[in-house]
Amino acid sequence: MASERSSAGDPARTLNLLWRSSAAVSRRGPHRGLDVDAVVAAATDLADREGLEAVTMRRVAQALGVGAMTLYTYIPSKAELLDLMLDSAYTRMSRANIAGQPWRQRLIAIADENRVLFDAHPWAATVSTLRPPLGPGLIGKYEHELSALEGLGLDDVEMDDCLTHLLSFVQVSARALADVRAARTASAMDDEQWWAANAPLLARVLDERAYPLATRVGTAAGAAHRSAHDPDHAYRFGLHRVLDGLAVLIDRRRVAAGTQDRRK
Amino acid sequence: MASERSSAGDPARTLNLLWRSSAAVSRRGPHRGLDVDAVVAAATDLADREGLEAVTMRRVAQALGVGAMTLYTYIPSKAELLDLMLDSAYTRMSRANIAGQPWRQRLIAIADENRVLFDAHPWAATVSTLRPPLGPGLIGKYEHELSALEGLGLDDVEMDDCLTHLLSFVQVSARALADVRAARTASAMDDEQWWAANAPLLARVLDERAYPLATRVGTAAGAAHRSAHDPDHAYRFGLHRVLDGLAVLIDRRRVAAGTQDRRK
DNA sequence: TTCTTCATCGTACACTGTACTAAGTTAAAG
DNA sequence: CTTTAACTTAGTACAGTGTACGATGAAGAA
Repeated sequence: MASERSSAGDPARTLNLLWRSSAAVSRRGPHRGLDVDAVVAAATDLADREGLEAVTMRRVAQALGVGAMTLYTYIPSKAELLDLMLDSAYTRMSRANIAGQPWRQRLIAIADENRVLFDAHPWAATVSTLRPPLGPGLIGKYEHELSALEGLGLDDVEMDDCLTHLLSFVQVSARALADVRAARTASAMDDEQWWAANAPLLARVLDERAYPLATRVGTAAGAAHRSAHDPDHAYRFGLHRVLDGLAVLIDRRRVAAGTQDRRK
Repeated sequence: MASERSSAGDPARTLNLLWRSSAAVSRRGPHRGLDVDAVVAAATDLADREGLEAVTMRRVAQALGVGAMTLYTYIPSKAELLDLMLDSAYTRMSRANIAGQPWRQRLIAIADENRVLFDAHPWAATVSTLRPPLGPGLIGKYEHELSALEGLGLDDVEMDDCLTHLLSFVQVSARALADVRAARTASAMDDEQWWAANAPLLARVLDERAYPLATRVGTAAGAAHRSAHDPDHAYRFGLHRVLDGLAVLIDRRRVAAGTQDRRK
């Protein structure tokens, strides 16, 4: 299903893990053969190459040459592993210098950075961010992205709202793209093949007079994308709509603030 | 993860199932104790009450008083069962009469209808619609929703783009809401409790000077929503942004078409 | 009545996360 | 130096998953 991240574990321990703020004193037992970063790196590598469903405790352990249960001395459970993978991926994101650019360019840069993230790590788009991993990666990302919305006359809650709205959009797009890839590798049937197989069959069973609009528009859209849905096109189309939508709010706030230059 | 719908089965058989166009002649063996609708209804009921992860072949069969393998005489696999559940839910959606209203009201009605769907069937928001179930439910829904976008000067592909954009937004919102519920029942920890536990701990480990914006805005947003994310608020905020964004495109098309009345 | 077709469903397989337990290793305490 | 306590590493086990396979018996057709 959506995701099995619940992190029912101790929040304090999870945060310590994320910020790597362990006591790190000399311990008593045998020396540890790995560290948290090695586990996270192995799991991320596995997820990148074979998808999130390939990330099982046994397979991660195998990649590291240890037993499955050994991982549990480094992380409390799989949910925390996913948190660490996400925050680590956020940390490694490239952050363009967006100062001085008009706000629309800034937001496009933010959106594209996230799109690149999801392109490199498709699994990242599929995990719930309802309870985000509050680690240095996410916070650094948040700081950077908020800077694109600073100075536009928005109040703090509105800044968060706008950012959430933009990032949600990028995430759905990426999720759709991840689905395309997953479907391709899992079902050995291209999206285009699927549409090519279904469209004529559907045409036979579908009454054009009962569904005139659906037939007309569906045929046009299907022909244009050669599938039921084209995530790449949806991203390009949607991004402009999202920015146009934010522009209405931002212009309103800037007028209210008496700002002259609306372009910045 | 995201969803295990691949429908690698025969497309023709799947479409026949969706449109209930079976041969239905007198068969040879023993009489069938159930029909497809009974299976779909039982699975839907289970998903509504206990979430999609509770929908296992064994539990659906148990609810119907038959053995697990019996289900496979009605449906080819679980993927098709999900398709049938979705299409059936689409069929049962209430469709308001939106003719005569201004387009913005029409689109709000469409969005709300989908929100009601996802409220009654949270699992529906979590399954991938990349390869939608091409049944009478979806087609009827599509026809109805396209009628809200007809006559605005958009071409066919743009109508599909706008609808996809709007519905994607409703779906992310619903997904977030489904995550809230899932987290609540699974982890025995409220979203508010989670935030209350994490916020002070985070404040201790976070350097305000390194992340001034994140601290300021994050604190404000967290205080406003009493959690890291508020799906209800995000829906209300986002819907207006989406409509504003579509308005820019629609107004442009209407101007190009020389239409006088821009409000309709 | 015999033959053929089909619904039903028990068993089995290869998986999952992780609780529990046993064994072995190391540093601190006496 | 010896003892002890803490700790890492794993093997096994459990309750699950979707569904392939095959046995059993029921019912229409010949």
